[in-house]
Amino acid sequence: MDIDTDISRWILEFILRQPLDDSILNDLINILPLPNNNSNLKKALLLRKIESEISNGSVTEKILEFLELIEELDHQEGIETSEVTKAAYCAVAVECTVKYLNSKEAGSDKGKYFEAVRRIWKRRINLMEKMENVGFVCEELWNWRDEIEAALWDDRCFDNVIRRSKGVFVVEAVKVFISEAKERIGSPFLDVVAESYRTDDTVKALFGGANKEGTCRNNDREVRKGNALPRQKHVAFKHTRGAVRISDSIESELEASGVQDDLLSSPVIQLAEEALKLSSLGLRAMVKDPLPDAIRLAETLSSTARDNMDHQLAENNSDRVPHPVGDSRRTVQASGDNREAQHNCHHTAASKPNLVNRNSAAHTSEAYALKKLLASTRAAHTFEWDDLLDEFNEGSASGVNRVTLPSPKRTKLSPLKTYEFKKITRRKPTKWSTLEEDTLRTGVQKYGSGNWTTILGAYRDIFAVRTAGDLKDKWRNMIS
DNA sequence: TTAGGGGTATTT
DNA sequence: AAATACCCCTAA
Repeated sequence: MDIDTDISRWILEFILRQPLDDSILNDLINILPLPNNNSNLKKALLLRKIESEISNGSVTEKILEFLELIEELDHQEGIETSEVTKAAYCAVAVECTVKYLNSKEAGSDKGKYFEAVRRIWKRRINLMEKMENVGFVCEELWNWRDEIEAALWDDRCFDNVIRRSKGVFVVEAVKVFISEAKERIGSPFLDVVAESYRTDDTVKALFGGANKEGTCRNNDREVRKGNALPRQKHVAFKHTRGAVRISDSIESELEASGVQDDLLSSPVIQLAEEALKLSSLGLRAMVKDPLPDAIRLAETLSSTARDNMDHQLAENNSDRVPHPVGDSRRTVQASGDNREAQHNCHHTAASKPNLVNRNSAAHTSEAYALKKLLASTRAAHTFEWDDLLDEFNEGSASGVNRVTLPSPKRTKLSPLKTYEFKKITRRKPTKWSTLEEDTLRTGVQKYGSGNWTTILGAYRDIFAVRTAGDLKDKWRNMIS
């Protein structure tokens, strides 16, 4: 089964909004080819997953990750993180931590609480803080973090956290976020088309009129269905993939049918052709041609890279550089090069793309920087879909009856590209605090130099952002 | 996992 | 320019 990715996208857009069972949805997602260049579709999928998570009235830590992914996509498109989004993220983070306090009476689960604080606030959120200007950063979040961490040893703060958390309506917050996000994504293509068909009298008259005047002998219902806009779009796209402009493709299809006129010249064909031509105009009005956008984006991308270079030469630039994933994906596709991007995702167990790749490093040439941006774009990009789907699959119980189709061959990424990707994900240097240094000293004293993993484990909360290698390197510095 | 070599950005 | 700090890679 070879479904055009555009068609697939419309189907996905549609089914993601249906109240389908997760396992059914899952099967469909596994069957349909995924267009890897559609940010809104990814968001829709993420939203659907969040909805599914909260469907039983509680929240999970997965939602944090989904929110981060959505925020990342938004950010790439220059959409600022809304207050509603921040509030939802904060509420979920709080709830996921505090639920261990509420679960049973009076501190019976303090161990789990401690774990959660470490996992969510000391790692996830601290890491987020390190990445420059992640959209969730806000006063409220920091206030909560302070209180939640203080609650670990201070009973008064402990009570305070419990009291305050009662005022957090997490599911509501998430629901508000979802509806806002859906609003932002806008209607699915099919809805737009259907709506326009329903409300635009001219469009309707065209199709309806054509049918009635025509010598069609099929029953009316059948014909009207056949003439509906989406079907025509399908025709228009059937043989055109990649960078072909929508309007061009429609025209060429029409031309192609025109050429065959003598071969297939019946009144029905002529009528259909007429309708197609007219609907082409309607579609042009409705659907934005992606090519001008792609060109513009390609330009901004290279100028971004240039500006970035200049900035970094001029000053220690710590601004969040617009990550081009969302943008350059179109560039990538426009050059007909998206298959590789779609399939090279098994290369590194590197940290999650949503929180990495936000740092830029100064380099020696603009071309090099641009190349790296693109390389990271692909890598991060492919990660996302796989990430999303893996999560979805593992989250649903449909593993058994899942329809398995031969998966497309994955193209190996060249070592050169892997290298580029690895380089760009370099962590942002974080200065060692005196507490960390002191802890390292005690650790070495206690466990001996060389037992870095042991030391790291013993003071995991203090070395929250360090690796065993960092400890080793730091010790090397300290004793030199 | 660790040690050691190496790279890059920042500080002196 | 040299020294330092931090991070990354890889052989063993």
